[in-house]
Amino acid sequence: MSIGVAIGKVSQASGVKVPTIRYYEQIGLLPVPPRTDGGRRSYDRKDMERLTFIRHSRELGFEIDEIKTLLKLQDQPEQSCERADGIAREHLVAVKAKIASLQALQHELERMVEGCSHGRVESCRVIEILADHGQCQYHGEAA
Amino acid sequence: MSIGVAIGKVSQASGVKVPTIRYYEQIGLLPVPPRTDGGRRSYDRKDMERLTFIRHSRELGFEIDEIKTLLKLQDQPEQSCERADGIAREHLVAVKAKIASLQALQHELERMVEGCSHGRVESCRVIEILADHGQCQYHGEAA
DNA sequence: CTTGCTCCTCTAGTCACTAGAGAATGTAGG
DNA sequence: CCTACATTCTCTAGTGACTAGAGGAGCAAG
Repeated sequence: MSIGVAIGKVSQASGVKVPTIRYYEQIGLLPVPPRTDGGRRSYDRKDMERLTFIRHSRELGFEIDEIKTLLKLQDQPEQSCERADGIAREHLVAVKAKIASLQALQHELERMVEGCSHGRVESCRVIEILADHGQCQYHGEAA
Repeated sequence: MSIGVAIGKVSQASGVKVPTIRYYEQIGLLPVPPRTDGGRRSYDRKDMERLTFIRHSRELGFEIDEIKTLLKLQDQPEQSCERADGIAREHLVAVKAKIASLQALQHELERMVEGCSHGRVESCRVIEILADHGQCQYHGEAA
């Protein structure tokens, strides 16, 4: 039985800011926690994991709605294998697409940085490529 | 002396939507253009180039403030391009980290989907993978 | 001269936060 | 036990980078 953890501690541990945690509660991404006698939110280890997961997923470019689905997938692994499979498959497709897009972006950025001879803006490859769309190989969308 | 181009044409040519062009003018990213007798914005070739530059930079994940810096650099070709190079380099680092993390997620999703197809209701480790700091290489902020 | 397109300004909405005000609660020192 | 200070509470409003819609005016073709 763990004693409840205050929002500040959870914030520090998860890397999610305090107001953001309250915001997540508000939009239903995080379960409503019990309160202390004084009316303060009291979290447990599971909430902490959930928050770290959320933060990480956000950093990877997932939208809140996608994270909700992903969390549901975690919450009911025994329910319907088919359904879980479908959700996982969908996300797999999205993740693969995201990786492909980011790799294209990576190559383009590498091309820019490598081509830059560190001289003057006049002959800077970075500026040049940005200005001329024809020189660019990147046409996807980034997360 | 070129005859002014209407906002719709510039939009089509640059791939930036009409309201977005007006928005860019509002925030000072695009110079205020002259108007026709009827009060319509009239652009020239330079504006078009600038817009293409902006769109391209946005697609590559640069923020408006960064684009402002890049545009200022472009306007002074004599200067060193160190700053432009730095901005691009920073992005490259962030993008690489993101790809690594997404690949970890991809493997985990693949593992889940495979487990399902074999009839096993495997416990989902998506959260474990994404929530555990130790397993993750990505600690930067999203582009 | 009317039809229909483009353009104008303006306000408000989106997403995912972030900042600040003003009040209450919790805690460590004296 | 009292004070000082940190933390938390709720609430409203602001941010970035757009996007959508209302209501009206300009313009080119038939």
